[in-house]
Amino acid sequence: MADVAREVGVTAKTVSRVLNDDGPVAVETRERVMEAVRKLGYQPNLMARNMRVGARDAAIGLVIPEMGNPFFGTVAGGVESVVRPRGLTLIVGSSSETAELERSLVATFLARRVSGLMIVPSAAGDHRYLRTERAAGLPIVFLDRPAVGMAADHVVSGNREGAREGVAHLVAHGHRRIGFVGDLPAVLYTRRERFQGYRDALAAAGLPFDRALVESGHDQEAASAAVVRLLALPDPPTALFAANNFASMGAVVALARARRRDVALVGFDDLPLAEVLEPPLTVVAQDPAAIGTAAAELVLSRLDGRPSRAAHREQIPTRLIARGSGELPPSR
Amino acid sequence: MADVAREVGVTAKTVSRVLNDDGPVAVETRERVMEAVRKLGYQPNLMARNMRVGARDAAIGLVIPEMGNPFFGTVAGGVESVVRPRGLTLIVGSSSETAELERSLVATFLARRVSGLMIVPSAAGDHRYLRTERAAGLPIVFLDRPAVGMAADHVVSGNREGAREGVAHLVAHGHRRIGFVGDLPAVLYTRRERFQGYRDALAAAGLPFDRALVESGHDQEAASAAVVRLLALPDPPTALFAANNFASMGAVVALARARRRDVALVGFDDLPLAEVLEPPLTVVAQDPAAIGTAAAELVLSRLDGRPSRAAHREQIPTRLIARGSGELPPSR
DNA sequence: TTGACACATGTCATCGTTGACATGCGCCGT
DNA sequence: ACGGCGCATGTCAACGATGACATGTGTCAA
Repeated sequence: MADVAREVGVTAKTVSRVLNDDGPVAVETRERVMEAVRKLGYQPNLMARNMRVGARDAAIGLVIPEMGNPFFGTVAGGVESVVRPRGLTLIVGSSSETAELERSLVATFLARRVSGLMIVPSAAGDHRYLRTERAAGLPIVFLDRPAVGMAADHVVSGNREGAREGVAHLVAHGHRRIGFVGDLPAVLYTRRERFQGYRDALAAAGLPFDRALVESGHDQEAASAAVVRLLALPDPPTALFAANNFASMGAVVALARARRRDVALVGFDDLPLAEVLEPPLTVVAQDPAAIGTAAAELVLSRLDGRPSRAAHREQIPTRLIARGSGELPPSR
Repeated sequence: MADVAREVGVTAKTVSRVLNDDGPVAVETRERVMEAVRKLGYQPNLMARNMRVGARDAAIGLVIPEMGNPFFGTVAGGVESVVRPRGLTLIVGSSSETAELERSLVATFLARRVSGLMIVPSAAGDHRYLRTERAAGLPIVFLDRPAVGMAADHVVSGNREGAREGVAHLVAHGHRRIGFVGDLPAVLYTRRERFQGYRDALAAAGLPFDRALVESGHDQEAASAAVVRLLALPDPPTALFAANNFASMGAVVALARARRRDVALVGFDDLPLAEVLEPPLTVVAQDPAAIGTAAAELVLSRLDGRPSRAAHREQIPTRLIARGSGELPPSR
């Protein structure tokens, strides 16, 4: 900036005035400044500016478990579509689903003085350490899963309701033994909720819950293996509910390999080529982009000063898409 | 920081020394400072620090066309896996494949004084405006496609070679009329290269090039429609080469809807459920994570001062994965 | 003619942090 | 006993920008 000022023969302050449309500047001076700016390729230093005006960094920190997973990618896209038009930059990091990485990412973001924090919390974490920041007015919103140990804004899918609807759909088509394939049980919020929805649907239909019909696996291969185990049971399920996209893919693969076209399947979360599978896959679709946009809007509204002590919870509804695999009748 | 200093009864400088392990500090003082830091929940202000030390922001700016596309999501994941261990933060923005957004994103990143710039360039852009920055020593690497109007480092897939291999595979299985379904022709680098590879393979086999067998569409639906047009030709192709993931999905869907299991298909870029499609999809797989990591490592090596005037080009090889759809014999 | 006022620009201090250099004190060797 | 050295800490300025306030000039009404 000093260079530009020297070039034009004015003070840095005047250049600043021109660039910020702040205070009166002679038309001719303005033009000469603009020209010098172009000539020297000057770009104001955002870091310095932010520091001076005491503002937080015009950025939003987003923590997701993995970038490669299209679900979270789409969530991130939703976030970006909302924050960018507001002039905010998106800073992203992936936690690999570990509490340590998540925490270190958050620390980095806080040190950068981001204007808002959006977190897809890792299973094992505890977010009490963020209380101070939240109390200090920093907008913090959790996505896909609520915070642990702290009441905070969060945006989640209608996991329990969606799972209930999906399983009820299978029940409505005559199934009485329905297998559940989900992520590892432990602590994952979405898995818990969807499992509850599964039990809700069974209970509503007066069907018994059979622990033997519940299998787990974290990735696609593990889910496949889980399905193989279920099908090998003495009294195997006639239908399966896959509680997430990897479980769905694993189930689809396992059934295809076993050439079992008679087992009904409903997956949680939609897949790209669902309609051309054999049979076409029935799913309970989430709306990841909507989760992102809703969460981002929540952050913005907090930024615009709607502090509100109370934690706001937003639930994005799911949508059952019947395509064939969920409408198969029981094979026995 | 001043607060911490006051709490302990020392100067800010001493606190700074403790936190940066810089210069000698009495053990006792160090401990008292650390305790005050904990007590007050103090976090050093990175913006101020960076400004003072005149360093660039410890961040890498990444521009991708869309976050929702798993290809670019995986690329971003690859980038992050390399830059994070180096203490660099990843700043991401999506250009929606438009030159304007791309440029405005780059401007934002430059104003933030990022340490490096990684760009998946939009089709219509011209990157001459980045010459100054590059000359000034800012590491700039282009991913998936080279820069336009400027020689710069870039990491791309072996598009032409991969496409040639894929099409040659179809030729080897007896096909003589092979349709090409790609993105809109215009200017997109990857489309051009893959198209060249297609022509290379035809030429190598002594097959004629027939313009009627080339169709385009930007998204999945358009690609589907393109395939429908190809199949409706008086002398239709017996095999198809789909030049990107959307084209592949569109082709798969179109063939499935038309119940045409006799048309051979090779897609460029792998798809999640490729193996369970009917028939299983043969693809020329790219390695998006490798593109990301290679590009990130290039940036880091430039950061470590391997300036080198010359632009470095890195090509990530593709891999043909035969699964069935590409090995179908011609139906006539 | 004078003073009030609008306008164009300048001066200075400051944001939070850290480099460069200064200070004060105790200890050691000669 | 004294110079010199090392340690612990302090002082000051500066990074690049802008807010608060000051200055200087021209215009116009009284």
